[in-house]
Amino acid sequence: MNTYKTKADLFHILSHPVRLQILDELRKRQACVCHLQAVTKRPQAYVSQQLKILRDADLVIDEKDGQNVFYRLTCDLTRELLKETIGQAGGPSHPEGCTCPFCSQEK
Amino acid sequence: MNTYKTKADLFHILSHPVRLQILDELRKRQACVCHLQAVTKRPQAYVSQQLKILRDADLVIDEKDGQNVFYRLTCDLTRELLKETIGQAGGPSHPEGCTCPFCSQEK
DNA sequence: CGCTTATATGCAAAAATTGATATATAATAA
DNA sequence: TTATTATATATCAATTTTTGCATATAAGCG
Repeated sequence: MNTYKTKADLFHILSHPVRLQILDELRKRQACVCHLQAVTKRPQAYVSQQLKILRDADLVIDEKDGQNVFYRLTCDLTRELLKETIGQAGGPSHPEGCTCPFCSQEK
Repeated sequence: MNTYKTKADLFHILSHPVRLQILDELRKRQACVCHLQAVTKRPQAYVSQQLKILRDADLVIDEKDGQNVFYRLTCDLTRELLKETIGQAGGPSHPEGCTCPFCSQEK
């Protein structure tokens, strides 16, 4: 179905600062939960909750690798909407205190 | 300011089926409240309240003409976002039972 | 076990929705 | 002209529903 409700639901997912920040970060590259924790400076449970919402809406997909779970964007529409509102995606970030594979390796 | 909060607030305005429908209709051409009432099939007070929200967010602007108040879109970003999600704007609609100037004249 | 991630529960705050009422303009009768 | 009625729109108040976020706990992997 392609109702206004459906479209509104998508916008609803995006209408949250932390979810938006998470999506913006994932737009740069995939990331594990602890990385997103460091980026958003929020408790782990909180980040996981938001990720569940994004997962349920099929905006992100998760893939387990050892003890880490990596998330990435699934949908091009999301990228377009982020581009329209936030602008071009930035480069990978290395937030203070993140010990994820990417951050340890590249810093 | 250009924080995630600011962007999220915009998405929040859009995250509502009736507001979305109103914006989609205004994208075709300006419209008075009674027209939007007929299009959305909602009580007048309800439509007015949604219009107030859209006004406060500077997404629409109102102009009084006699007893009618005409609303139109103000913002190009809104048009872009609607286009990305809903697609191209359709032609003017003439909902059943609307007695607004446009609908009376053209039908 | 320690580390990372996911889920469950609770509650205050905010938002959606509905109903009643107020205001302003126009049309019409006296 | 004034008084009255109808129409269009806005605002207020009350209620229900949803969200945001914290705390506690569970589950899976090395």
